[in-house]
Amino acid sequence: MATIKDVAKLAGVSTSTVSRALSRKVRVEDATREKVLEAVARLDYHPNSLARGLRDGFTRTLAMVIPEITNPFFPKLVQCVEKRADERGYSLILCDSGGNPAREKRHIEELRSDRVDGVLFIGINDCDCAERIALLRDGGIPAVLVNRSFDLGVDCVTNDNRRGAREIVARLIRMGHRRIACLVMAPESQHYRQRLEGCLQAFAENGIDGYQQYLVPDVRGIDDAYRATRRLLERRERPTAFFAFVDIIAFGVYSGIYGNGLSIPDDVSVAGFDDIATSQHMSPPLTTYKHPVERIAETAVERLMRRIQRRAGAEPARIEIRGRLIVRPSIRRVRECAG
Amino acid sequence: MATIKDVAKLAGVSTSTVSRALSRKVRVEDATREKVLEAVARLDYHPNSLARGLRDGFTRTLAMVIPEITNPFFPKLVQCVEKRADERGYSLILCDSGGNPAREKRHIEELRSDRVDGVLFIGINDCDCAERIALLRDGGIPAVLVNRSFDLGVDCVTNDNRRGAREIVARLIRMGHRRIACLVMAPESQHYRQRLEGCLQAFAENGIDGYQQYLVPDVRGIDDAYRATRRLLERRERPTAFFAFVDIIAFGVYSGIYGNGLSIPDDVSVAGFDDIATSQHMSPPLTTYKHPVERIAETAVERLMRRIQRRAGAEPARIEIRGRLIVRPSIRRVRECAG
DNA sequence: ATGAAAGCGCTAACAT
DNA sequence: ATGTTAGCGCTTTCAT
Repeated sequence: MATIKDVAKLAGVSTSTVSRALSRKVRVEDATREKVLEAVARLDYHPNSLARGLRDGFTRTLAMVIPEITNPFFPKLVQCVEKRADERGYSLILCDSGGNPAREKRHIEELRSDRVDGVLFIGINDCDCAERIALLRDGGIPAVLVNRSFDLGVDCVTNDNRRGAREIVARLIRMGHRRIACLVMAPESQHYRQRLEGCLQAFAENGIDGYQQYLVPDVRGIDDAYRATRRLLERRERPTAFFAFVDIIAFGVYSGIYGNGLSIPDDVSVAGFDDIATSQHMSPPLTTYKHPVERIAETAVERLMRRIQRRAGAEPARIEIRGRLIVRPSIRRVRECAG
Repeated sequence: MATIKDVAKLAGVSTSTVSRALSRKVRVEDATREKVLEAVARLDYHPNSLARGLRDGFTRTLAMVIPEITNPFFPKLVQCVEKRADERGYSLILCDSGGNPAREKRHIEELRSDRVDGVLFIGINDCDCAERIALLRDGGIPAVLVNRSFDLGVDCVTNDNRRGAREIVARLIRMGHRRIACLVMAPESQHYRQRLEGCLQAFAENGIDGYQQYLVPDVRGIDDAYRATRRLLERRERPTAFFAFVDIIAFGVYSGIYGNGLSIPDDVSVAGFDDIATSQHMSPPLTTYKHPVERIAETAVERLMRRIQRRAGAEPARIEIRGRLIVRPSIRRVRECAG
């Protein structure tokens, strides 16, 4: 591995000149730069970013801490973040907590040694967020909280859960649905609480009541969703529509409906939330509310970079990015007789 | 940020003693270690891994270059690799090529500056592999080729595509299927070529011919699969079974079959390959051949670590890890009349 | 415009 | 067992 000294020697200049010629921030004689560049090429020189980082305090590395890359919601987000980071010359360290809060904590502590310039944090549990962010602050590492919005002294970038859920439910109501089953997931999470609020708002605005009996509060996985769906469909007055609080959960709803010998959307309508990659390829394609991961990634990286460069207003921003309703064939107007 | 000097001063010892007390490789008086540890705690000291890396030549960072994290095959693999790396005290830099060979190349070149200790490489195109691996070798970076097996002077870790495809097709044949549609994906890729070979072997061993007319060679996406399926089902002698060369493609097959008003598995059987997370939750759950990503990840990381530590036999290993058939309700014995 | 030299934080000889 | 010192490769004053 050639070092800057080798380049300097071959080019017949000092190491500082090589450094300057390469950094292009300082004026260097054209002829000198030529010589340096030629030596660089000849020696196949690649600057050592560790040495650079040690010297100037920037590693040009970001870390992203996520609950589980196997949750189909995250791959796109990670991809977009990596792309945005890369565009700015940054590498991305991926810290997958594997759903384990203890590992999440360890990851954060290890990041203090890794000297990353900043961290994009998506926690497993809301209740641990404050501690994790505090840990990063103690380490002097700028952080952005993604997909959650708390008053923790850091920038937050999330989506519009309330509005989205409200739009979904309002749309179903407008199609004549009255018995709408809401599969809520984890009620202790801000995300799902906000989505629930959106649902309730839609019900209230449209004067629908009795929705409580179709509200399942703790649907944590696809199998839960399957069972809940089967159970709901066995009722005398079965729901005519299902709103799964995340698209993944809709898988279980689909199985449950098909398992009961019913069809989508003729017998039952189904909607999800997030618009993960597979949703458009389900049979039938799933109506959902797009979680704007591209813009969330872009915004989060942009905010983080500002913090790293110590500009950005003092007060942390809490940014909410709008998604949009995506109507696909999984929902239809309720049949009169079924009303 | 406290440095080792601060710790040394507070503990009343030299920096080397601090270093030794922390590295636990060298004997240090218990009392001394105590003092050091206390100072570390008091100052909330976290060693600077850049400085360490610059000094001893190991960054304790691996990189993984993958075609696209949004391809549902990769998240589990990435997760497993990250976990194995983490267990060894290594961080993982994720380089997502976004399906773009030019970006893949740039990533690899940038890794030469990042001074990662090793790279797990999964290329977009087989034909670029040799060049990418050569680039890493020039940079003196140990590499392992994952999911592909070429004679490139590096360890390769893959699965058993031939055997898997053969088992799938043999199983379908044993269930009475004769007209089996094989959706081949990209024929220029080793992966799919091997799977194709497995199919042909199964057909040959069982004396089935005429399979060529049900072989679609270039099904690159879910939409392709949908169209191919619709087309095949419109034939007079339509296939009784579909073998999608990757599970993702089975999404398109399912839509195509349902779009034709047929049912799975009563009218048509469907099998995939890989066993991605969603396969078990499709309606009906998909029969497939498990791609052993956990063991591939484990093996690949283990081989890479050996290379990093400069042990491991001189000749590069080409390891093939066996998967296994996973039978789910998407296939059934062909009905007599349909035979 | 270029060179000399210091130093980022750490570890590993080398000395004691 | 512990301290002293050099140096990893780079950038950045400070001179010239």
